[in-house]
Amino acid sequence: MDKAYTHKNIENTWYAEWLRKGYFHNQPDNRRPYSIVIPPPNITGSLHMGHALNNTLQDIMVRYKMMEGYNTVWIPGTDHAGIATQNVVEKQLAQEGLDRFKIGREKFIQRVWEWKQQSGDTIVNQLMKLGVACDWSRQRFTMDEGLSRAVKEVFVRLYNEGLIYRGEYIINWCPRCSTALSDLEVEHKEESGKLYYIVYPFAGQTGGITVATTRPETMLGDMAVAVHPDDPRYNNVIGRKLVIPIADREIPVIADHAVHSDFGTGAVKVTPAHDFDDFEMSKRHSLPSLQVIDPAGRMTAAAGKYQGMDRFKARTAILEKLQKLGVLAKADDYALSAGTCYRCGTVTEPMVSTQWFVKTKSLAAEAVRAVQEQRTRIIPQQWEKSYFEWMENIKDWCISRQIWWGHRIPAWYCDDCRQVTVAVEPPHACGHCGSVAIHQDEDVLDTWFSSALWPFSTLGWPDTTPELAYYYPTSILITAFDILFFWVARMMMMGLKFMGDVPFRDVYIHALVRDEFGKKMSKTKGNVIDPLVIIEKYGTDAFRFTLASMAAQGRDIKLSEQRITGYRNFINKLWNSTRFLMMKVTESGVTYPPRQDNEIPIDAWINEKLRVTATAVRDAIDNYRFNDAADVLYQFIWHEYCDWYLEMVKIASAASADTRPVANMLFVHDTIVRLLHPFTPFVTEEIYHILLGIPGQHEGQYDSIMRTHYPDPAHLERPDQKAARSTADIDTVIGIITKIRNIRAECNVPAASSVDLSFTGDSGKMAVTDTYAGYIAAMVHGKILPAPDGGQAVRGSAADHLDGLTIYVHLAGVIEPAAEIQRLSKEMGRLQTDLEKYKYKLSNDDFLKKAPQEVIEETKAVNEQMKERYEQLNASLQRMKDLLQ
RNA sequence: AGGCGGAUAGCUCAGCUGGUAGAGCGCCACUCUUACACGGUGGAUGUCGCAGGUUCGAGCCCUGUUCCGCCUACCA
Repeated sequence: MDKAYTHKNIENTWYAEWLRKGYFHNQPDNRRPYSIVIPPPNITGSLHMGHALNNTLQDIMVRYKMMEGYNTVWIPGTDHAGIATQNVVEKQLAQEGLDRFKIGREKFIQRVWEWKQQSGDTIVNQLMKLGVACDWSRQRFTMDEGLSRAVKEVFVRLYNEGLIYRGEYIINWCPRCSTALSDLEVEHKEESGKLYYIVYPFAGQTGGITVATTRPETMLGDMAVAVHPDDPRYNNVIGRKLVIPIADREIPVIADHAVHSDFGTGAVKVTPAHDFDDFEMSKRHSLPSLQVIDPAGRMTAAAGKYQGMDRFKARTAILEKLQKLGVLAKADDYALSAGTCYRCGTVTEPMVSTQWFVKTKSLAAEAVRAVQEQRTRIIPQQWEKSYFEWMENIKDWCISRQIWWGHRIPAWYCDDCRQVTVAVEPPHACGHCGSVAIHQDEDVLDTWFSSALWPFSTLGWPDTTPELAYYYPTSILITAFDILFFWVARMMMMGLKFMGDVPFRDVYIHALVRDEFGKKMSKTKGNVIDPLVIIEKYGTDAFRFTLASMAAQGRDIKLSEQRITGYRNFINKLWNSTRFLMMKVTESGVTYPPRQDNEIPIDAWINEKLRVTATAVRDAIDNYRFNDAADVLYQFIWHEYCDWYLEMVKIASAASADTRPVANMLFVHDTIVRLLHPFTPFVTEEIYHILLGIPGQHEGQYDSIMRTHYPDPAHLERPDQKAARSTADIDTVIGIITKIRNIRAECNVPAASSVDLSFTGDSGKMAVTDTYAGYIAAMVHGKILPAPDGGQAVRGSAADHLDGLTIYVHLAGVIEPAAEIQRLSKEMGRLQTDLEKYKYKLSNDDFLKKAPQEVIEETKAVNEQMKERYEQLNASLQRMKDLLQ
């Protein structure tokens, strides 16, 4: 074994081996199922920290459940990311001087598939570096045949039920991607703009109304000016006509309750074609709408002389004109939130157009009920509120996209009767009039439409497969909150609708990974930490353990490399403890199976700590408290197993030929490695195989650690009375050793020099110092002398106290007493402040009257202990002072 | 505007149902003791954002308040 753990070769080798052996593959059988579908990363992506965390947590769950005996399946895959992918390929075309219209739809789709073959699996390969136990034989892609069939099937069924409809409404439009977007695909960004006050004169009369707007360029499409019906300023002008200053067109003044009298001038221009509120208002007042901005973001013919001008340039031009006309009253600085395309960042344009929508109300109601009834649990629960809020205010979902890459809408229009035919299989003729002059809708569906089916489409739906029957509903969905609405909510709606049951029992929402300063990682900021670089440098296991240890519920993760280094060291510690173990095993000839044995006190002690740890780890994982699980393991392995147990085994095995401690150490080590496996799969597999080199009967002769059982505290030996006594004794010994080391260090005793020790105290404690004299002497570099006569304090010694025991460290001649005086004074000072708190508490009548009896008893007991200790320290202090005389 | 979360040791964070404030990293001192210097031993450090309140007792419960982050929203 190498002196330091090196991850490099080990990781790739084992992952290949796992794949070769098919360990990640399962099929329905009579075991309990545990299933997860991966949140499909999109094919244009590459692995980032979010993926790393997300998949690490899923992998921990899958490996844990696998070792618990569940039939686990983790279905991986990718989504086709319609807009993003189309953008990538369009950029490629542009470099060749082409565009998609030049090569046509068919060729274009072909190009996208070609690109997908080359680059689409990048992220899949990167995921493998994380060690994920995905069943790659079940890998799916949202555009593959089966999933496409599911999409069509769902579309047709929803259409037939009237839950999908087509209509002319105002939607969000991205002029750059030239497609409609759903509400969710628009990100609102704070932008500093201006609020312009423009005077609209009355037609044929003097005077006018001043309106406030942030978008003067839309005024060419104004159809009215609205005021609040109860606004006294405008009472008498309702119904009168105004003239749009630069358009020479008359529009009415209307009254509508949606107008906020206290904003701007209390009068608002109404542009139905380019504003959501105005669109709604126009419906209420039967106003027509006039489109003045085209799909490319340029002014239309309706904009008169501004035709063809970019919408933002038109704004400037129109403002100049208004100024000249003297109707621009003023312009205030104003912070507005501009909608931008989540894929390309372009400011979106509200547009009236004909699109397909999903009627969401009834679907959402079901999805809400499922969570209310806890058929699906959202963890941490605080996210329920966001979920409910969004679901209860949900609007119809615009699902058509004016792009080519995606699932083409299965709707055909008849050139003769104008009716639409919706069908899974392409029809030969119009379903209404039988005409063969039909053509398919040009648009494709929102990518999230297919993602929403993921939990059942990946299991074979619409066919009734054994997988679907066995693995659905899936056990848990693990994801970040940023796609709670995009994805989780929609999967809930679709799962309930088409499977009649929730898509998952639990939803675990984890944190976002930020940089060490808490900023969101982004390429433009340059603060991105690349997971692959980290893996290369520190190893997957250290990286995964770091992520797990930082994955506290409800908090973002600020990742720093320092933290990763710390856990890299931890992996190395584990590695070296294995080296030590193997040395001892070879030396002693201990063989498998490892024997848990409580006969020897140090063994009883570590076994008990192990039992507590295993219990805590399981409990933590069961409750998705990954950081707790990681911390408990870290603490146990480093600070109990390595710091104390291994050190004591050294002493025990040096003193006697008894091999039982080594056998027990093997047992503990074997258990630790399995406890750790879900977190750090590679190093634990490697160690498992090293342990396989020890002769004897191994558990089932398995060839992978993931085929062994996860340690179950119920199967670990519970301490009997004797073992419990041993455990307590070792705790005492550790206390004694710590006190002595403290004195040594504080009094500057050179590490190389041995000190003389002696003890006085009650018979129980004296027996402990006697029994464990070997451990104490060795671990403090000291020599134990017989107890001083008559329990007299030893002259020239530093002393400390532990329960009924006084510990003397003979320092006469070794150091000067001043240091010891300082140490004692410091300790006494600390005690003093605590004692005062207790004194106050115990002199408080209310406390004595109202606090529970056991709390009072405990307080009194602790107070007594502290007082006694204080007295003892004081006595030691006096002795030291005498020494100075 | 509404909602959610955060504010605890120099840094990053734990602290479940209220009962003497914890970890990791960093820092200081000593130490290359035969698994590990990616190591060992010891140590220092907190008016638990602020102000009130409830309580015998509050980091934890209640009210208010200040910053910070995020989400949702049709005040043009």
